[in-house]
Amino acid sequence: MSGPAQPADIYRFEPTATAAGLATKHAELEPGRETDESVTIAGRLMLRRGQGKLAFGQLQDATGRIQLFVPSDVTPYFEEFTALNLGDWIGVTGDVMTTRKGELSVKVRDWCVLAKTQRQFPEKWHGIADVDTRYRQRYLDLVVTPESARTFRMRSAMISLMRRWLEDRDFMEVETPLLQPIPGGALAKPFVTHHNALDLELYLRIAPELYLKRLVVGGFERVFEIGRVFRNEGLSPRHNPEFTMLETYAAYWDYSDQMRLTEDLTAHLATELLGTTKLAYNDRELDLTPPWRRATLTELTSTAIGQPVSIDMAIDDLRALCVTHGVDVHPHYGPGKLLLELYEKTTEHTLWGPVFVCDYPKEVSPLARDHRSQPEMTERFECIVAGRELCNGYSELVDATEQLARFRDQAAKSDYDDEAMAVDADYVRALEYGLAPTAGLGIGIDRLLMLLADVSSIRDVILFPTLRPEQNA
RNA sequence: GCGCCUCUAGCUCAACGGCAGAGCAACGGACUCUUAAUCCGCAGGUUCUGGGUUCGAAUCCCAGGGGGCGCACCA
Repeated sequence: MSGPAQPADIYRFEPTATAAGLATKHAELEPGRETDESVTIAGRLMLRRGQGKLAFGQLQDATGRIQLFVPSDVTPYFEEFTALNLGDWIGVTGDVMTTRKGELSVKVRDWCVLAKTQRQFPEKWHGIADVDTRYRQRYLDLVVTPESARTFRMRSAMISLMRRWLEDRDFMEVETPLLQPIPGGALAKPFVTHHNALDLELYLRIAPELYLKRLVVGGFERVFEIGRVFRNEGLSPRHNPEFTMLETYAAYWDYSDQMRLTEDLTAHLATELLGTTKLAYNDRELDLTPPWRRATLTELTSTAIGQPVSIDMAIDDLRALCVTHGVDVHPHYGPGKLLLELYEKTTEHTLWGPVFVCDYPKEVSPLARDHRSQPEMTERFECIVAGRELCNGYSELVDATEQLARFRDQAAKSDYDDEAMAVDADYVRALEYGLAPTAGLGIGIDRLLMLLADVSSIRDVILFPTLRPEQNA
């Protein structure tokens, strides 16, 4: 039998070089030079140009592309080589050289077929324009859309950098339950599931918060978790039902310390990944250089609507203001909820940021500690960047009695608010054993990456976003 | 869940009430320095699905499906 080695016979292959590695090593090689450096390289054939008794190819591996130089008097099975389909995986061995025009190439002395594609590849120049195809067939998107592959490599690098940065500051990575009997730590609708052996309703976590603070009670003074959370809510360019959060908790800290952590960590990531903290997002300048602006929710809202508001103004006046600005007011809204709604309706989307919006009403912050000087408010912040929430943090509520009261307050709302929290008695018990002053932070990893990678849909930073199943796949 | 837009060859796109087409890919051929190579040839279709209007529908209308964006919910 004659021909190159075929996939059926190849179980293992050992490349000795990569496209990017060769490009770096031979950046100085002048046009028309041949070396005696023999390399073995593997990847997908993405372009092929026949030239009679000479052929050229572009091989794409995990690091980039390199040209293959294929003369019929050097390369065995020349006919078979020119019959390859775009998208086939091949392995080649040959000498590093440059063409007369100076293109770095590998002159193929031997080659084999590692995998044949049975489907035609998308158009080599335009790639895939249909985003539905890109999301459903991400494997194909990654091959033919360089920006997409770049974004997901950046995601991996970003998470790795985060881990290292936190570990360098004595934060310890932990894992807490995804299946929770009482979904807590955020105001959101959970996914429900069932455990057969225990005959128990369980919920996919909406946040790891309450478990992480239990660990601080346990003496793990600085912890973090990077993991998936699930919220049973609508999809949008900024929402996917499962997304990734970083949460950190540090004993002895207050919310100012967490704000500093947020800006320092983000600036570090931007510097490492992009080489700068001054980026462009959606064609608009975005300067992440610390320190970031700090302003209170109350003053930002007052500025936005052009008149002073506060949580202690007469509730009827606050209600009237909300109605004026188009907020859908419910009768059970207290002043805190009204103020928050007014802020979200009129102010949040106008903040390009980055800005730390500080001091949220107690009514809407059931896990945050009372503000040290402002009654009815808590020491809580959200960071707004490009008009949307990037993170949420606070000085943690450490008083068990107060926490139980806040939980009961929440539970009382469950009749009309399906996002209200349930009472978590064990969490209260944990607090009864004593929680040192502590501050916590949650950052949406996907949204952070959207900023750094300059993409406007969350589906561009999640490898396999949630989609309706195909009907006739 | 509601509103607007969209769906044509493997891919990227034309045709916009009058014979469904091009480029790339695929297939056959020419070419020993190409760069999205070029040239010649050939093949490729349930125009998302189902109804309707019309002499005639990819095109107009209705219903359904997929997707995008906006609103609402939220991070």
